[in-house]
Amino acid sequence: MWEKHSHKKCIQDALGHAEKICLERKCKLTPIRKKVLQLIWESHKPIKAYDLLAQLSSADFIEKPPTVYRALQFLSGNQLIHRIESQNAYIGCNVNHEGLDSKFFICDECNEVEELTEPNVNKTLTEVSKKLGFTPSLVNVEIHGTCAQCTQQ
Amino acid sequence: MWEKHSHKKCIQDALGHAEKICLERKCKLTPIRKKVLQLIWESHKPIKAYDLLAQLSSADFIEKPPTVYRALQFLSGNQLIHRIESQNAYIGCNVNHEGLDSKFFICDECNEVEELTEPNVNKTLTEVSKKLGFTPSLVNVEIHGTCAQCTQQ
DNA sequence: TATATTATGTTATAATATTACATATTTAAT
DNA sequence: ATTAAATATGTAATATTATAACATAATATA
Repeated sequence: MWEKHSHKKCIQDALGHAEKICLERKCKLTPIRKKVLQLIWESHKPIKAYDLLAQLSSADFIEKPPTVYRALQFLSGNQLIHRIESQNAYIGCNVNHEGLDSKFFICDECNEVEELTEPNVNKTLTEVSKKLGFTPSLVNVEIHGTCAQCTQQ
Repeated sequence: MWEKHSHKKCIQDALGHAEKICLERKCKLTPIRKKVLQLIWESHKPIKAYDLLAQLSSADFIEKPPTVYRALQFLSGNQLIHRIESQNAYIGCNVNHEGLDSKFFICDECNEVEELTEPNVNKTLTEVSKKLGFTPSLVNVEIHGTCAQCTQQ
């Protein structure tokens, strides 16, 4: 996977995309925010706030919790990352979100996470919501299991 | 809602159901576990571990974190409660689970949570999983928004 | 330039959860 | 019934995750 995937390019793309988004939205991808986003993408798996903190501190940034949590808040507010709730961890987002819904396939063997857009799930959930008279503002789907790679092994 | 709903009965039903399940599964609903389950149902909304702790301690039980977390582990392991991941909180389960999937509609106004079984969502997610070669072991869906009641107001 | 807004620095502490080990209780085997 | 094994609970300590509160700095706007 690593040959095909070109992880360096993937990080660069993500950072570039983030710059573009922030320009559009007139918000600022400051050095700290950018560094945090970069570290998250370098991890390529869900990474914890305090691990980010440790990596920041060994990279000449100030290493206090609020620093990281503020960056995480900014980034997730702009859907540049997501919080994997079942892991208290954060992962980069490479999906073009139409709504505020996220769906993750989380492999409990290798810890890789794949984010998906799946219109049918949205459609069904929207229908159910309507039936309930419920107005959704945010949908989070976390599916744990074993990925294709790990199943074969 | 409270007149129609008969909350006392709802708690009793839940505890009775738990007793039955534990008999079937040959596991034990010990006094602590039962008390924790009862407190969770009395809350009727997601309740936090340390709030349970506080309530236990004012009810002649030993009030140390492991006590509560062990009970929570037992109860959620038997799907008698669920953890609402986005809130670090726990809620009673009144759904007859066929699989290991849960779906919650969480009202951010009144904090009521409704758990649903919705075969179509499962079906779609199963299809997507198959396409990915992913073998799911656990599915958690958390939908935040505003419930019917709160929308009207 | 003055003012308001946004972002960061810093200390302290709150909230959530687990480890590790001791003791007690229950179950199963002899 | 007695011992051994398995399960459940008691307890202290600590790890992990996150926020509050207030000061300062940088940036945008009037």
